[in-house]
Amino acid sequence: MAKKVSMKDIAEKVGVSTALVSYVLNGLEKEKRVGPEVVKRIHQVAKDLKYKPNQIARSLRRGSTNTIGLIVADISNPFFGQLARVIEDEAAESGYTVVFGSSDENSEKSATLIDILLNRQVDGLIITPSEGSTEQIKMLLQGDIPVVLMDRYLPDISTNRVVLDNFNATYTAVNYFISKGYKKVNMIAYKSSLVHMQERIRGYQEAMKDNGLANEVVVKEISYSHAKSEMEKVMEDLLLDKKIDALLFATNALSISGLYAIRKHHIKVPEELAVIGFDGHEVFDFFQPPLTYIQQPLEEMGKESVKILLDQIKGSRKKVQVELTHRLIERASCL
Amino acid sequence: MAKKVSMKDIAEKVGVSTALVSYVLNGLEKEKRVGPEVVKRIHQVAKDLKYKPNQIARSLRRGSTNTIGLIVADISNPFFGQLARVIEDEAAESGYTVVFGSSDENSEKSATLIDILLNRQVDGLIITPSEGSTEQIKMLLQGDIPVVLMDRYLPDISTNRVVLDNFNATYTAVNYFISKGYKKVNMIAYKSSLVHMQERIRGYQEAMKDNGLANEVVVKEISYSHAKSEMEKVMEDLLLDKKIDALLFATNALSISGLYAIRKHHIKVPEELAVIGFDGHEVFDFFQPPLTYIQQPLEEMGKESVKILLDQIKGSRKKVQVELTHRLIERASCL
DNA sequence: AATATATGCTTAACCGATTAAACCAAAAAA
DNA sequence: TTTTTTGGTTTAATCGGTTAAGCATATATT
Repeated sequence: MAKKVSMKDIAEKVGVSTALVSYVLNGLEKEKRVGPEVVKRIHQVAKDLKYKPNQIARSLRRGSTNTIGLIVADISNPFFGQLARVIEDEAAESGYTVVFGSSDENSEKSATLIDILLNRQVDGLIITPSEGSTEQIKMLLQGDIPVVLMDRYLPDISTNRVVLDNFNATYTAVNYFISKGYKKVNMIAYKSSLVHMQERIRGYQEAMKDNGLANEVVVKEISYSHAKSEMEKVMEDLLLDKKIDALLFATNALSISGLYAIRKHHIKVPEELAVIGFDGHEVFDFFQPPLTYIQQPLEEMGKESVKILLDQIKGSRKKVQVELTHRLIERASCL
Repeated sequence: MAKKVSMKDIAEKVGVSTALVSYVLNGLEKEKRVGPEVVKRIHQVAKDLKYKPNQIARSLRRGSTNTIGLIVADISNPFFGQLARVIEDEAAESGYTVVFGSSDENSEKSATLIDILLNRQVDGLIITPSEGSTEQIKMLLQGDIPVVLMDRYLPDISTNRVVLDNFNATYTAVNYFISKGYKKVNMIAYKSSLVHMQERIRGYQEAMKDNGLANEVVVKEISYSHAKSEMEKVMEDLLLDKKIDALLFATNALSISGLYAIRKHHIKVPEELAVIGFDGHEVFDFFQPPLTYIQQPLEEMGKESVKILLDQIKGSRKKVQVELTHRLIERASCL
C-alpha cells in the first residue's frame, strides 16, 4: 500500500503544525526560530517515514515546477538525441527535469506540444522551431515565458537563441572544396525557409560567387516529409549527368540518405564525387572513405541553451544570442 | 503580461461560481443540469479568454498527472532514442506526456531518477532497469506504482515486462553461423548480470553446445563504463591469435565499437571473420560488407510497453509478460 | 512594575481545479 | 394546499505544500 507520506503525517507525529515542518524541511529553522529540539525531531521523523515532498503541490503554490520543456524535431535522430542528453544532464545539475516532445518539423504538432507543455506549467522552453511557428513563439514571448531557440531561430523574433555560425560553416566547406580543386560544387538542403537552412545555403552561394563560380551554383531542395523518395530522385539527376564533382549536404539526415544513394549508384568517393557532410554521425566514419564534415559543438549548444534558459527563468530579461563555431573535420571524402 | 486565465476569471465574467465552470468545461453539463444559456456563455468566455486548464492544479486534486516517466540507459543512443520516440507518440495518443531520464546503466542514477519522477507524481514508469536496481523496483511495486520493465527485466521480480526473446535471438544467430560453416564463433557481450544479457550469452552457449562446439565457447565481457578501451583490448586479443572465424555482438553499441576495431585492424569481413550485429543501426548498412544482424521490434516494444503501462494506470493488476520475437536480417557479413 | 524584545509555535489564506453536499425556486404530484 | 420532484446554482472542503500574520510566554530593558 502506497500511503503517501505528507507533511501532515510528520506534523502529527511530532505534534506540531505543518508550518513548522515546512520551515524545517526547507532549512528555514534559523530564520523562523524553530526550537532545536523540534528541528531534530522533524528531521528524524521525516527520515523515518521516508517523506518525499509532493512536487505537484509545491509547484502549484510556488507557481514554478522546476521543469523545462524541450521540443526538438525528432528525438530519435541522434543529433537531437545527443542534444537532449546534454540538456538533460545540464538541467539536472540545477534541479530541473526535462519534458520533451518531437515536432517532426511540423508547426501544428509544435503548437500542440507547446500547449501541452505550458499547461503542465513548465518554467521555460528550449525549442528547435519549425517553419511557420513564428506566431507561437511570439505568443510565448508576449506571455513572458522563458524561451531559448536552439539550432535554428526566427529572424522576425528577437529572443534568446543558440545557433551555429551556419553561413560560415558552409562557406568554409565550399572553400575547402575549392582549395582542393573542385569547381562544380552542388548542395543538397532541405526545402525550408528557416534561417539556419537559408544561411547554410547562402554560405554555399556566397562562397561560390566569391570564387567566381556563380554560374555553377545549384542547390537541390528536399522536403522533410518526403526526404527519402525525393533524395533518390535528386541524386539520380545529379549523378547521372555527371556534371558535378563535389557535393555538400546541409544536415545529418540528408548526408546519410545521400550516402545511401551514392552507394546504390556505385559512385566512387572522392574520385568521381567529393562529399562533405554535416553534423556528424557514426555512419560518416564507416562510409568508404570516411566523410569529411562540418561538425556542430553539440555539448556547447545544449549547455548554453540550458544556461540561458535558467537565467531567464531566474528573472533575467536580457536577450542573449549565441553563435557557436563549427569545426571542419577533415577525413578522406575530398580529393 | 502573462495574466494566466483561471476558472475564477471565467466564473466572474459569466457571473457564476467556478463549480459550474468546471462542470461545463468537463462536459458534465447534462449530469449536473447546468442551464443551457450558462453552458453556452461559459464556453464562449472560455474561448475568448483562451482558457487553458492548469494541469498542476488538476493533478494535485485528481492525484494523477497524465504523465509517464521513462528511464532508459542513454537517450542519445539511437536504440533508446527510437524507443523514446515510439513511446512519446503512443503516450500522446492517450493524452499522456513523457518525462525522461538516462541512467547510464548506473543504479544510483536510476534511483535518483526514480525519486525525482515519483516526486513529480508521474502516473507510472517505463524503465530499462540497470544492474542492482532490484530493490528500487521492488519498492515501486510495494508502493503499487504502475511499472513496466522494458528491454530487460529482473528475474527476482514478477512484474510487467516487454523484452526480446533474447535466448532465441542469439541461438538463431549461432545456428546461422554454423549453417554457413563457421565453427569458431565467439561472442562479445557486456559484463552484466542482467537477464537480457545473460540470456543472450546463454543462447550463444547453448547453440554452440547443441552443435557440439562446447569447447569453442568464448564470451568476452566488456564493462559498460569503459567500453571503448576494453573493446580495443579484447578485439586485439581476438583478432591477433586468429583462432576465430565468426563473431557475435550482443548490442548495438558493442557492434559499433567492435566494427571500429575490425576496421582499424583491417580484418576482412566475412573472409577472415564473419560478423553478426545486434539491434540495428545505420552503420550496419554502411559497413563493408553490410552487416547481418539480429533486429529488435522497436515499434512493438515501445507500443506494448505503453499499452501495458496505461492499463496498469487504469487499474489493472494483471501482470503481463511479453516476449517479442527477433528477426535475423540477412546481409553480407557471413560467408 | 511596566514595557519592550525574543523566542517558539499556530492559524489561516492561498495556489487552481474538482466535487460532494447543500440550497433555493419553480413546476408537478398528492 | 402541501409535498415532492426537477432544474439550476452555490458553498465549501479538498489535494499538499508555502508563508504572512498573529499569538503566547519568557526574558530583557527602563
